[in-house]
Amino acid sequence: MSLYLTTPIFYVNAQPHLGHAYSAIIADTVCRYHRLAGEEVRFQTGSDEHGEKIVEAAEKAGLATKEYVDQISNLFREAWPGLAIEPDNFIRTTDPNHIKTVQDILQKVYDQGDIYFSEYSGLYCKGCERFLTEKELVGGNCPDHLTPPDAVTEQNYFFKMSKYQQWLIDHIKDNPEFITPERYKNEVLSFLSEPLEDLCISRPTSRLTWGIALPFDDKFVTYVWFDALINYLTGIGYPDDPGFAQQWAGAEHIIAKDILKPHGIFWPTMLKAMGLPPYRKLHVHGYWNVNDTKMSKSIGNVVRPGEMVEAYGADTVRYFLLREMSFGLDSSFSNEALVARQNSDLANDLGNLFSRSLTMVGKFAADKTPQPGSTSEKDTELAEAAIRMVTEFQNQMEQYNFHRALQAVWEVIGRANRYIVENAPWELAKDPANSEQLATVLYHLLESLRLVTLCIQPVMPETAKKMAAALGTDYPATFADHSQWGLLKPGTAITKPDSLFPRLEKKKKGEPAVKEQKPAKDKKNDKQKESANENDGLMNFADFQKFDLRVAEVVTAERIKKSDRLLKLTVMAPEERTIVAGIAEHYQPEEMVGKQVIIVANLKPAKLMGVTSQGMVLAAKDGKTLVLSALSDTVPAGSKVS
RNA sequence: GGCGAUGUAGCUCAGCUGGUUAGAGCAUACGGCUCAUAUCCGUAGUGUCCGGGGUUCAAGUCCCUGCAUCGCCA
Repeated sequence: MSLYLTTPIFYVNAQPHLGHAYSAIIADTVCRYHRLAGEEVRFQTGSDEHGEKIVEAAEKAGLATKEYVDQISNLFREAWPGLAIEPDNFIRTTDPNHIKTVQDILQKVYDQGDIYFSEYSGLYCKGCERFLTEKELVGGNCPDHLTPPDAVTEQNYFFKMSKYQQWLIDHIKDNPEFITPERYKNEVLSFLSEPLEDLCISRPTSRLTWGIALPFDDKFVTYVWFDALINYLTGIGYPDDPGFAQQWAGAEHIIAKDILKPHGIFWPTMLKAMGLPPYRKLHVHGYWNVNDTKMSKSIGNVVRPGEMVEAYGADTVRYFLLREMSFGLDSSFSNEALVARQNSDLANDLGNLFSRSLTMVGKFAADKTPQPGSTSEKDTELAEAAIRMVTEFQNQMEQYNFHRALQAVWEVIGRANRYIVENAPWELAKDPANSEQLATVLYHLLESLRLVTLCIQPVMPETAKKMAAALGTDYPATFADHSQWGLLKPGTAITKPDSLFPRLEKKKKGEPAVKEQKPAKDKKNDKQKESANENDGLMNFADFQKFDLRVAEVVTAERIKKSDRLLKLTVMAPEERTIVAGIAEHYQPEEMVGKQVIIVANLKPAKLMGVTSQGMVLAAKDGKTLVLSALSDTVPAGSKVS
């Protein structure tokens, strides 16, 4: 079995971001995994460089189009090594051989009658680079770009996509794993349940010249998707390379959900028309949000791969992205979440386990892999768990369940930590009579770590390298050669390296490692992180801004049982909140309803008498008198107070 | 509007074809150890399994319905 795995070729109208990096990291990890499994693997990525939007972006940047695409393409190419992403080929759609292949294919499909010339009139949106239907419009505008489309009548070339619709439906149904995860297969099938329109595959040169000329009509260039998808073929030498057919048989694509339609529908029908078999599988992943907000340039919260690498290093980023997202679903990125993973999973669990194990080998076994003796039940348990881990890891990786695969590894890491406490090697070391048992325990730890190294290798290649070197064993090359128990040779020198992963301090004064530019509306929260360092009793304005004071309207109020001081209030501010207020001695529940009060809305929720309070009501107190804050007039619930 | 998905502990999620007291990690509290990166181990929890009906001896798990969120399509 061989695998030919691709990322999308990235559109060079913008710089690389987290989403691109995720696609590429998955592809790289899967490739490394399959190499470990002993398969032949080819990994391709690249850049997509034609189309109207590129021309616009170049103009905006004040560069010649070619110059512009060269630059951005390079940004992509250069982003990957830092993340330990090592493609075998980086293809560009402006490569001469790609252009030639696209033209050959067009000619062939044209000659066989699957491309025809026709007139089309419709509403064209430049931003979308496509025609919109009447129903799509919102108030006469494109729903995405909010600009009115142009009424255009054009003659164009069309690809007879509809001709292959039924074939595609059958193929998807006959091959349940063709598009995964299932939700995306269903999406494609649901789209195919309606009649397909033929695909317009040309753009008149009067409008666009930055594209591949149609070989049979030089007044047109090729529509960017028809051009771009073919990269998957040109990248492995279609049509002349003798190895092509064999490589293509193992073709699998990784994409993000936004380009499902071109890959799930255009591409298989195109391949069919060319007389080629469809790709083997399409793996569709979700989006990374940033702090639960959609990542977008206009919001300004785009996460750049380069910054992440600089802040955390390739292995941590790779681990985080694979561990945190379940493949196919959306997930949220935040520096807090990443630091939490780094500290708990990488530093405390794996890093510390590795460190304490090697230190003990140093202290109690003179830095050499000890010779194990007879084993107890506990020893066998650990060994069996480690062996099982390797199988489980493989099962989950095969299904693109990266987070579960890693979970399986961390289960063994946890078990090993427990094993240490249960056996207390430092106690065994006190009595020479226990030396055999001590050696056995240490050996079992080292072996477990070796198997952990094997599994994490595809995900964290740099860490695996360090660990293998420290254990005095080979960098794992295949599962077949490394997944048995007991491969470490007694007597081998062990060399403890520096910490694998440092603990990261969240509350350090320095800037957060990767700057998160939050949407403007969230600025207030952002500033919470700045600490009021100098304590001169005065706060600056920025500190004051941390308070989210709002007007809240009380909707319901009731006494909290067993407390004579607390009232449980439901307020609108403007969303519904529960607030527990210590005012029961001064106000009756009935008289609270309908009152407007001022609350602190961003107080950490706290449980009072079993009720979670999401805020605090402001009141003035003088001795035994307590008076609620109030406004001199009525305002809408939720109004800001400042 | 049509189709589909999702809604489980403070947070992120597991819970396959219905079957014993609903789980894991993180966070929290308390206790223990000292080999270790102030790490690790143990203990303690809290859940109207979105709401409402129904099928069943038995439902988080099946059916109907409502609500919320999201996706695709129109």
